[in-house]
Parts: sequence; C-alpha cells; structure tokens
Amino acid sequence: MCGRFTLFDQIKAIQKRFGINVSKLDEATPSFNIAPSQSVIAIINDGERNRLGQLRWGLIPFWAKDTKIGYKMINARAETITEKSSFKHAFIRRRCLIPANGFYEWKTVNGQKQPYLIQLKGEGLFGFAGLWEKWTDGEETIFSCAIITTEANEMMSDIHHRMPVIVKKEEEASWLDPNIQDPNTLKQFLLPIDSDEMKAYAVSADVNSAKNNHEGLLNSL
DNA sequence: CCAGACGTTGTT
DNA sequence: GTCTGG
DNA sequence: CCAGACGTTGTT
DNA sequence: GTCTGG
Repeated sequence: MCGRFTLFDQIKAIQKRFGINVSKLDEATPSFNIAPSQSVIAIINDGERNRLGQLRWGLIPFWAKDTKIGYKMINARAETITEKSSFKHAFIRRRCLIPANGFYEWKTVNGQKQPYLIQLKGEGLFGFAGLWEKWTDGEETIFSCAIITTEANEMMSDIHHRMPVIVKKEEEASWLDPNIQDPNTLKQFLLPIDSDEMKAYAVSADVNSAKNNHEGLLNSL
C-alpha cells in the first residue's frame, strides 16, 4: 500500500519534470515524511492544461456528511476501482498525478515493523496515480485525494504485498487527459512498475512518527 | 421498495 | 478495540 | 502509514 | 450520488 512518502524537490524541478507551465504554487515545503490528512501537491488537467495544486491526502467523497471518512480513504485498489461507488466517478472524471521522490513501506518480521524507503533508480521525481474530489458542507470546501495501489512487483514483494501505482512517464499525459474515459483504457495505466526501475533500503524507525520530518530519514540504516 | 453503506490494510 | 491526529 | 488518545463535570 | 442487502 502507500501510507507515507517524500517530496523534497522544489516547485521548479516539479514543473520541469511534469511539463507544467502555469502554477499557483511558488514553492513547496520539502517533506521527508508526508502522512495522510496532510496537504500534498497534485497535477490536474483543468480541460486545457495541466496545473499544480494542493489536495488533502485522504479522499472525502462529495456525499460524505463529515470529513472523518477521509482518514480511511487514503488508497484505492486498482483492481476494484471501477466497482467502488466512492472511486468510480473520480476514476473516470477526476484523475491526478501526485509527485513524489520516494515512498515508505513497512516490512513486518516476527511482529516487528521495519520501514523501507523506495525510490526510482533514474530520475528522482515520479508521479503516483491519484483520484481527487471536491467536498463542501457550505462552510468549508475541501479538495482531497487518494493514491491508487496495486499488487507488489517482484522486488517490492519481499517488503510488502501492495504498492502504489507509479504512472510511466510516457503515459502521464494520457492518465491526466480528461477526454479519455474508457475504464479499460484507463486501467492499462495502473500496472505495477518494473522492479528494475526501483531501489529500496531499510531506514530508521524515526519515520514511524509523522512528527519526525528531516533529511536524515532518507539515510540507509 | 427503503435502509444503510460507501475503504484498505493486516492479522487471525 | 477503535478513532483521531500527524 | 504509525502514534497516541480514548471523558464529563464543574469551577476558575 | 450510487450500490448492495433485506
């Protein structure tokens, strides 16, 4: 699955990597420990072009009576995404990319949890496949998102049996294209990334607490 | 028809 | 055990 | 995801 | 809003 990740590159690097020309965001606070319920950066196509914006991680469907449900909806399973009423519509109409430099997964051995940091071997930045929603109760309006997960590839399966979907660079434009609405076409973008492209190593359990957020979390044990 | 849930993960 | 907070 | 709280009353 | 269960 995916419940914690990093994004420490500057906005300019993100814009360059994803080909964004227009952005309301000037700078991003580097984070080495982004947790659910926090604000994340996302790329959304507004019908004309791709834009950078901020979303709360933890999807709140527009029909929710309150925002608590967002604590649970941090991931969406790729395998069942077209069947779930909470995700179905967003999958067709409200897809996004969530830029990251890496993500954490916990490996459980004899009841003990060991966090690992997973990154791409090549270019640092990549985009998670995400869904977003707009929710309002008349007083406040919240834009929120979920990260799509799939089965682990060979390398990841040693650590955990699920992992986030990382959209292939050459498929990013199509993933964001609002004109593409065929579920079968869209599902083709949700395959596990190749093991060859990834690297992983154990990191300090300091990452367990979302209150910890410093560069040292990236260090190999 | 109405009522009630709407999610994923890991663990047992 | 379950929910909230980060 | 993991960590940490989990409650009401009355009084200041 | 939309789907599932009764």
